Amino acid sequence: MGVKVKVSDGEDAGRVILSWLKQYHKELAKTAVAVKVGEALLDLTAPVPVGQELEVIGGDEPLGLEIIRHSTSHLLAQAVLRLFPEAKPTIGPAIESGFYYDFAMPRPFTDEDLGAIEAEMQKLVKQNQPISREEVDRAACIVQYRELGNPFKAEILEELPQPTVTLYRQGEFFDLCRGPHVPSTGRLGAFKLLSVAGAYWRGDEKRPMLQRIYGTAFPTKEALEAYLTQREEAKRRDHRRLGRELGLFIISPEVGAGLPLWMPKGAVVRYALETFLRGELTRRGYSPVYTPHIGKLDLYRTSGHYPYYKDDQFPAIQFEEERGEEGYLLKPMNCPHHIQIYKAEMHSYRDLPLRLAEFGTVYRYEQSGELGGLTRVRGFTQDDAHIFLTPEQLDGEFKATVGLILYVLNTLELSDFRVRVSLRDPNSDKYVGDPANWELAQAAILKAVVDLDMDYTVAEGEAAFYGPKLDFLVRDSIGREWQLGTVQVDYNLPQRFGLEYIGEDGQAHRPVMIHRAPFGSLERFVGLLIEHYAGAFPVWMAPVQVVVIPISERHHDYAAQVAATLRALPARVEVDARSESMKYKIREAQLQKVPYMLVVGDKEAEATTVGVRALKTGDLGALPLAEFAEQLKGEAAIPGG
RNA sequence: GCCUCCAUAGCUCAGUCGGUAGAGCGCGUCCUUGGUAAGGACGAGGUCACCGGUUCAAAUCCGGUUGGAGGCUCCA
Repeated sequence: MGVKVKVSDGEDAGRVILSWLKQYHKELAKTAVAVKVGEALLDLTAPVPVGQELEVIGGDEPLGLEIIRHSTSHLLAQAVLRLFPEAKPTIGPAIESGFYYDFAMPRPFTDEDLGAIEAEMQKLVKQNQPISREEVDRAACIVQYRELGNPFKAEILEELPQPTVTLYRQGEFFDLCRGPHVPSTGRLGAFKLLSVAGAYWRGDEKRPMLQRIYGTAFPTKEALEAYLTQREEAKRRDHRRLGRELGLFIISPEVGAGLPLWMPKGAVVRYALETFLRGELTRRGYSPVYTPHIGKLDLYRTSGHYPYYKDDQFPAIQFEEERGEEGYLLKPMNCPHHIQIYKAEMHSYRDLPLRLAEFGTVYRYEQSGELGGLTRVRGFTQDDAHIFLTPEQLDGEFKATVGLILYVLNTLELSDFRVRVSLRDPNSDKYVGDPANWELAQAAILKAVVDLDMDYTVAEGEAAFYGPKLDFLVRDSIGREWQLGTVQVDYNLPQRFGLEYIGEDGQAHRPVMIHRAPFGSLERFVGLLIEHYAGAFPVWMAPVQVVVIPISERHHDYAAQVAATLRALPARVEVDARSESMKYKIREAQLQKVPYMLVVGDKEAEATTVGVRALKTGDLGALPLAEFAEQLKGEAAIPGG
């Protein structure tokens, strides 16, 4: 919230806000970037609204920061046009971490260009050019942009409803913009251009590719520096880096892009998560099943996966000629297999809900440019389940499923997530099924989030092709958002596969399905957990829970004895018996994020104690071995187990 | 898939103007046997991602392939 000041009646009429501020609120004038009057945002170059209350927006608050960034994107465009007169500016908004500007260019920008552009921007800052706003006729503006050979701006203008639009002008540069902007280029300066990228006009890969320049800006140099430093630090907890350093997983080009291999230590983390979830599923009445990795093409024609995913899956396995058989498909989803299990038996309403769960591995051929680390892969394992239920049970079961996901996220201390209700885009034809069923399913989800009092956003067009869903999204270390858990309501697949149950009335009825995955994919989930914990997993998930460090060779026997005692708990224990100094071994264990280091020397061997050093708190002194074992047993236990 | 950048030892990276390779870590051997974040010495290890081209000569220049990083509406 900005500071509120009142403009007195009378003599101030006709002045500009900035000069008024300079006279009456000198300090505010220095940091102000715009003002708010009621709901309207005004430039500092606008006339003083006499008799009204002004809220002065500073560069240090979110709205002001956005304005600074937006103005910096204009500055970028001005500099680019000076250096590259052939560039056609298109759009240049402020974004969460800075800003970008897209240009149509005969040739792409290179990293070298960025330096020159940045220097030009600084020059413009020094010149302190005033930024002014003017209203122009929309139709005339369209003509003007067409004459300049810029169809992009013209296209934007054509879609605007109002008869007049606003232009912002600084020196020779002008840009169609709703504003507001800082009053002059001298107010900018703490910025940095970060990268160039191709970007399709309006995100549509069928339209021309533009050249995008990303940058960021802050009100002060200090804030900019702090941001850049923090960005570097975040990179250090990148799961791809930690995955290698901690020996958790690799992606081998020999095996294939997007096909991760779990190394022994990474497998321990995954195994612990699976064990945790299996316990929870048993408690909640799920039935484990196993199904194969492939299925007949026809199965996926019936489900609709095959046509829907045609470009996003590995090619079908075809050998009609040799064997006279129809093709098979690597499964992109587990539901058709689980549906066959349901269909294998006649079900009474008394059997429902039937909850079939499987850690099911699926394969999707993601575009090569989308792949990255564990967060976007081509083969991954879902902690999947399909719940078959009567329509009356939907409400309660949906909420129970959301409850499971919240429990899982809470146990793993993941609190920084957001919830999205993903609905169908009514104008798209990529969805299957009867609109009436969609309405039912969407209503069920919206009722649940309201009943559960959850904060959520609605995203039209994000639904699965067979039904709407509730998604849980988290951010990675560089701020990208990823979908983890999901709960989906589906009236369509039961229909496509002709599923039935016998109701109380003795008649056949159609069940509803819930698809759900609390982790989503084990690969992505572990990837984000690595970043969440910066590699320092809680004891129950840690690949190595304890390293025993004998001080010298004569303590090796006692170290082995300590290890054997702890392994019997059970616990994952290693003895570092290398001929290295104790300091060296401690350093290594710290870097490997091992929760406990047990230093054992003469004193410990004598008294059957261990010198405990904890990863986060350092040296804790000696503890009787039995006592440490008892404590470790508690911390190593699978939650809920 | 498309745009930019990148690929040198297991890992992180030097390598000038084209003249067939270097460091640190890690690994092996030996010395050292230590009290809470790197003890020392020696040694092994590279078809400079792959394929082709230019050149007397290519890690270096050019083209292609594979793989990696960032990005591809957070709307004027």
